[in-house]
Amino acid sequence: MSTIKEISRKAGVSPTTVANVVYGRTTKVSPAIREKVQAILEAEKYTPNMGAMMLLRNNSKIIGVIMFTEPRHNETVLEDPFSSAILGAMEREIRSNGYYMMLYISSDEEEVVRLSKAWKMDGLVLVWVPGTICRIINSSIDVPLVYIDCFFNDEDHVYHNIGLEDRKGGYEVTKHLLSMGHTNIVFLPCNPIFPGGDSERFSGCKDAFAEQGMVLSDTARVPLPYDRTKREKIYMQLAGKDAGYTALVFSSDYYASEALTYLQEHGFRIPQDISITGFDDNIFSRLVTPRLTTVHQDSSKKGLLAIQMLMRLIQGQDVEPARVTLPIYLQIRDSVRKL
Amino acid sequence: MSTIKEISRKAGVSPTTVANVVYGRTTKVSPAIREKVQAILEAEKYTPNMGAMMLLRNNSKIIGVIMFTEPRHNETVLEDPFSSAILGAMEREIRSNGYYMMLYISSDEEEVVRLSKAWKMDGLVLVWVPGTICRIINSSIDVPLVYIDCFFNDEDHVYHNIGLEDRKGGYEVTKHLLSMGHTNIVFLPCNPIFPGGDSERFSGCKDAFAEQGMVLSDTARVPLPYDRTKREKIYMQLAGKDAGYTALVFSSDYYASEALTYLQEHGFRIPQDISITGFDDNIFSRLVTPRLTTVHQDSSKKGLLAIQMLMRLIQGQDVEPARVTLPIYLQIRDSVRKL
DNA sequence: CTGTTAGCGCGTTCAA
DNA sequence: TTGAACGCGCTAACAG
Repeated sequence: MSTIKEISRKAGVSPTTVANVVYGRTTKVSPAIREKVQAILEAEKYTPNMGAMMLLRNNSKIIGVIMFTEPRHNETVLEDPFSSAILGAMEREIRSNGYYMMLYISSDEEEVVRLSKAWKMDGLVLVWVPGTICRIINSSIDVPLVYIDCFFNDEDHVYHNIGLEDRKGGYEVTKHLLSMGHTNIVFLPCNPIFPGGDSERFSGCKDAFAEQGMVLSDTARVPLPYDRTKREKIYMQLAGKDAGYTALVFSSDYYASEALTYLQEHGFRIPQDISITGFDDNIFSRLVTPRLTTVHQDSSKKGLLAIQMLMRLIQGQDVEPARVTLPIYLQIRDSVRKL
Repeated sequence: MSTIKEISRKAGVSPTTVANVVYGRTTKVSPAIREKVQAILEAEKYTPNMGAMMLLRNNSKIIGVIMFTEPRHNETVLEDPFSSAILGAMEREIRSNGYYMMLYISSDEEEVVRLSKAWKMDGLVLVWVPGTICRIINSSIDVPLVYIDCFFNDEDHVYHNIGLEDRKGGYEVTKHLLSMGHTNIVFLPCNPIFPGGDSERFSGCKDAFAEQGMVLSDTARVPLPYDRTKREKIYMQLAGKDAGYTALVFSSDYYASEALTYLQEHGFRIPQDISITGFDDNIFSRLVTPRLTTVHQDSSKKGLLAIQMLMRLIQGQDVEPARVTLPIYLQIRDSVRKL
């Protein structure tokens, strides 16, 4: 409510003097006046008008956080602890750096560009953006951008990304399955929310087969639909004897847990009848019985690193390397049976 | 980047004319010029500068979403699907109304007031704010406020709140436990994140006892600490024979699932050795084995209704009633044993 | 040490 | 139908 002008009137000094006090330019204001203005400032709870700041400085201290998702999927995307952990970590780090967080969940790149300009954003974090759209965004927005879990199909730009050893994740879990005697496995990605990462993970699965002189066919990749009842049909089908698979390899603990519970309710014993593996190592993997063998990743660290990298970029510091790949490790629990 | 002034220069017309085109005042601009300006507008991807708008209109179309939480708890608050469901629903509804969402997770009311003023917010949604702080916030902020799951200890203001039949929830679950023969129960709230609601729920538990001419003592209320290992000690202690309890009544599925899994890993059979109930009926309750008997609530609806109510308030419409109480129902599953 | 002023982008009012 | 001028809150450059 109270503006610099009002404060200056109440204190009987000029706006500049008030601004000097606010900005801590103690050398330019006599101590007596400083005290007096300070008191009024606090009494009136003076707060700068960010609109005026935006106009003046042509920036806003706003960090845009964009979750790129299919429109229909909006409701559930945040329910995966993976997203929430990233989000929580980012909010905290943004705030502690004195910035503000604007959250936008969508898959409309035009809108993202518009948003960043309208609000004079200082930087953006983009999660799960398809490669073709990364290119568009990178050439339309001229403030620092950091991506999380994105894959780029051009080298026209320097992309800053916080990623994961996805391929290694697929490799490790498959290698483990092979060592337990599973040669008939099927990979179930959460298509199409995370296309790049899922492809990498599947490539990792193939690597493990190749290492043993075997081949994992492309037919062993069954994307899961958004509709829950359709997914459940797929679980039943793939777990059934006719399909001939001995292990279901999921790309998230969320769906792995869902499948595990659903199959148990429909007469399957895990892992005796069918083995299941997850990906993420979040709370779901520890809650189900048997606990999931899964691939560990630290998702809140992704959010933290993304903001830290963004802050460095905003301050004009060099960031090396531009692409960070966080490590994974295999977390063996009880959902895989030795054949 | 491009301003009205630039566009007007490129089109060879005045800024006013461009503004008229943008604002759709077709009567004031000749069709030929309208076409021409429109084309340039689109080519340049003109976007209004929100800073200038804020200065001009003294508002910003920003809705502040404040999650009131203990500082240390920040990392985990979003991991409970309850928070994420609310958040996701709000983001979607805010956006579809043409507003912007600023997310702030903290428990510093001064900062909230400052934030709302600095950004000329059009309204705020506040989640889990203690009653004493609601009073401070309501008298310091003069834009519409909608609370979620808050309890107020004064009637100086009209508070708008989206709440839940918390007391009924406690009552229903306890009545069920009593009907199953459980008279030695203990209530475990997630102190202190949600003080008001947990008290209500505990009162509901007492109601059910009173109805049977019995008394539930205040000692049967054990708040859970934030530290996980400390919680686990409490689980073991309360589930042990010495404590004499036959059922653990949790105030969230999150902790109920944690306890259920932990106790199972340490030799307890659920529900044979000890019964467990949850609250929320979210995905956790369906994932654990046995599945949790719990109290159902629709948390994404809370977010949706909060924003819808806020929008009505912003548009100056009357909102009746000011406090909405969403219904609960008992969801009986397999975590309670008949004694 | 303190006061005055220009200008950031926008929409509106008034004059041409 | 169009243009010029104003003011929203703020800061920095300049004047006193």
